[in-house]
Amino acid sequence: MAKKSEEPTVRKPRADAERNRLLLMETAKTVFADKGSSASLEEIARIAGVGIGTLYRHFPTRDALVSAVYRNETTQLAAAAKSLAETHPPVEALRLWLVQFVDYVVTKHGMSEVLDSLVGGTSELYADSADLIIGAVNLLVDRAVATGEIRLAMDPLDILRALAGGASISCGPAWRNAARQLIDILIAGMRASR
Amino acid sequence: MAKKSEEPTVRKPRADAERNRLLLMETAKTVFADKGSSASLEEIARIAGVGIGTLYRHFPTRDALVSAVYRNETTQLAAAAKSLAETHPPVEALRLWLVQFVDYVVTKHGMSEVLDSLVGGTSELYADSADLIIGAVNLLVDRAVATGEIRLAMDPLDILRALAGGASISCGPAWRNAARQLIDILIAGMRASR
DNA sequence: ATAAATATGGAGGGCGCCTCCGCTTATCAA
DNA sequence: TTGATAAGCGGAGGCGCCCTCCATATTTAT
Repeated sequence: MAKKSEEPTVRKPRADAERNRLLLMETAKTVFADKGSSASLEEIARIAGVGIGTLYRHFPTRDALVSAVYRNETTQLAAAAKSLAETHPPVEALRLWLVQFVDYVVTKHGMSEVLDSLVGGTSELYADSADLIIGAVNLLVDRAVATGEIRLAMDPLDILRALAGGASISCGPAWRNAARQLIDILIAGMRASR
Repeated sequence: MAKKSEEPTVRKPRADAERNRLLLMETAKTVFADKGSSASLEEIARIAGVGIGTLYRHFPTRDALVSAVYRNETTQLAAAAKSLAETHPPVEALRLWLVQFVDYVVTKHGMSEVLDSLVGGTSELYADSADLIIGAVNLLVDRAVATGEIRLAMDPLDILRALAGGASISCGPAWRNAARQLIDILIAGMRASR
């Protein structure tokens, strides 16, 4: 589809553009942390000191901005899965990662919407972030299933949906604890043989 | 607080007002079903054929309208808990009710936001609806715990949060199935002794 | 029939979304 | 260095939604 074999007129990308892009992401990050990811885009542009048009040029949709802002977190989460898998027994690794997943969602306060879309999977923008998360959870679940310690007859993603969804309702640290309990019950339920 | 002993000037409530109230609720119900409970209030007023001012007179906040629209459903859900408790063994009754809970949330498509606020408990508007749901789930859980068949170290409401939250992310019939599996795992997890 | 209470509707001010396009600026080639 | 030109900038403008306010219309009670 993409005709890469076009004339490779390689003009160096403009420095000011890249500067603004970073500035906007940084500003958005703090504003989202304050007011959730439904904060006004015009306000973000205002605070960043750029025109609204510039914001839209760099991030054509709200999702594009949100996903860019939280890509770091997603990446870290995926990395954590790998490292936990290497240092803990399968089921424990899974449990710890789920806890960490919830912690991210709760503390980032605004990340839940990301995960909503991410895990809801409507937007193309989240495709790569989604892949990271999906890969992470699958890695851990597969490993635990392989040992025969647990069995799971559903898409692991749906467990994340429940965990993230709970956070988006009961936003705040309260969900942290509730989710931990929930995770324990889920693990126990997956352990139980029929 | 309420000084009921005021002059009981009992003027019959105006008929047109009550008519409009009902009309608005009915209209809102269908619009919410289509577009979720974040649909435009002006559109609802427009479709109902009344002025926007009239809508706001009857329902000062969006929540007031939403909660009025879904009060029926809430009531039915609470009634179902009672009847299931009378006709099924404790754990099975709980399971069936959770399934029904999810079905409501999914099919009403827009009810999830109600439950968000309801179970999130920020708004006073939802107080009585919330009480109904809380009462229902507590009834069923307490019964099952009393027989010693399950144990539960968390607020049952948090289970509903997870179930409803999942629906608000993965809105659609897909969640129906996922939630069923989730419920089975949860029940199994609650059954497992330590 | 008339007064008093009640309800109506929509204009208006505010805000956020997003597009469009004339102007500015950075890059590159000569 | 100096144009030429692609790339980027910004904000005005159109639209829709939120919510308030109040002059007008309708209903009830006397």
